[in-house]
Amino acid sequence: MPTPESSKSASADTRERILDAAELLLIEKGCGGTSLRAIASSANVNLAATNYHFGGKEGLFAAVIHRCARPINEQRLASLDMLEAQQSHISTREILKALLDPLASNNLPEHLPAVMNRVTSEPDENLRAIVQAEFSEVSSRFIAALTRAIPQVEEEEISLRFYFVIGSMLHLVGLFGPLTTAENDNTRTQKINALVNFGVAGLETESPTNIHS
Amino acid sequence: MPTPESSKSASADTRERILDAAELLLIEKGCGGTSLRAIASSANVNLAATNYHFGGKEGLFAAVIHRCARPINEQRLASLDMLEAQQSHISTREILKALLDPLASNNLPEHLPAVMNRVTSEPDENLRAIVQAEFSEVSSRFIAALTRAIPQVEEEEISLRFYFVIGSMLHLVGLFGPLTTAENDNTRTQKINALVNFGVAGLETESPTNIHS
DNA sequence: GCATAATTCAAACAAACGTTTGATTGATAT
DNA sequence: ATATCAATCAAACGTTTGTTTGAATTATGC
Repeated sequence: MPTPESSKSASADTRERILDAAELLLIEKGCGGTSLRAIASSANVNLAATNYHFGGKEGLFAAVIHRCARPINEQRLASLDMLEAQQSHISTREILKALLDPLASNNLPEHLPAVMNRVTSEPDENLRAIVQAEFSEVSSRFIAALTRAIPQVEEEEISLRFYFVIGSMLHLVGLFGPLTTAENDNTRTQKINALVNFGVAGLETESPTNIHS
Repeated sequence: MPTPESSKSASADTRERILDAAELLLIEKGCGGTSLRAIASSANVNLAATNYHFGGKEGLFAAVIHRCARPINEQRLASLDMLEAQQSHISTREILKALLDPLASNNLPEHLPAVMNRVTSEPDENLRAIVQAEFSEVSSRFIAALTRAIPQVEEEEISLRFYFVIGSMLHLVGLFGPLTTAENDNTRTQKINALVNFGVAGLETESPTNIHS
């Protein structure tokens, strides 16, 4: 029973052709709405190849998620590392830019935002667990940084507001089309900037202790 | 071919039993992940009843969406109507409370937030069109009110920030469990309040025209 | 009570699904 | 060249899917 899980040289492009096709179909039709037959047909590979290379449908989508989520989260953590190494106090804006600017970067897998948007709202618990695990380090690191940057707001409130920023981010990237053209690269950057502004203000606000009426 | 679409008296509770079961299963498993057999079995009705009463799977979920979305959107619009009738200038906070407070209300369908959360992230285009149509009046009315309340920010920017608030809202209600207990009613209210504070600050902030570095 | 329509029911339909099998081809190393 | 392993392939497996059918049951109007 040769289940490679990590092939070296021979026809490793079959794996990637499957991943590419699965990624596109995942964006359009969702995970449950995409059949292995549609993937195999779109990738011009045999139906059994998906099971051979990834062990099953779930393993395939897990691989898609990993391939998409890892580079952007590494870039986020690298940006935060750099900020924390260079300066003692980091602004809320700098932190949010480290979190969100990679979404407008063009040296990342291009459909990454759309994949994240789909996968974070999947009913399947296993897939949700995968994406949550993939995102947990980013989450805790950035919440810690924000807690230091905004000492006037308690940590629990910061966590909740960070959750709001993530929600806005996911909803925004759902607005991005699956294709990346040169012209809407500008509007992507503008929208990411708008989200940074929005998030900075929302994160830094002091909760009104007493509200009239 | 008697397809009622609007039954009067006789066993109208079959329709609602189907809707209740479909609603719960939709929350747990999503739309594509829920079979008509599971719904019929959970509702203790015959399999063919779902097709008889709703004409098909899509009609059934459309009915679920309508039943959930209409009351909360009517309450939102009613609150906004009342505000606009009573005072000439309405604050951002009042508008956001009209939009978001119904989510913590307990005289509304209890799984409403969870249903909205699932349905807004469905890949199926027809279902997305339904929920978008159901939400379009709320969207335009509230954006208009916010544009009046925050004249220092241009309308296009307001629309985008409103979109962020909706994203935060959807992500937040995904955090709410499907069950409504008395104890977490309080935390729901607190979280909705936190979202209102977050949204007010984010909406009202003035975009920095020049950012250092 | 009787005719008529509305509703429920068991059963079956074809289609699509994920997965498995066993043979076949390709490459690799001895 | 030959043995060995990796990879691809056509074909079939058994389930599950949404939908349809036609008879049986229930309610409704007169």
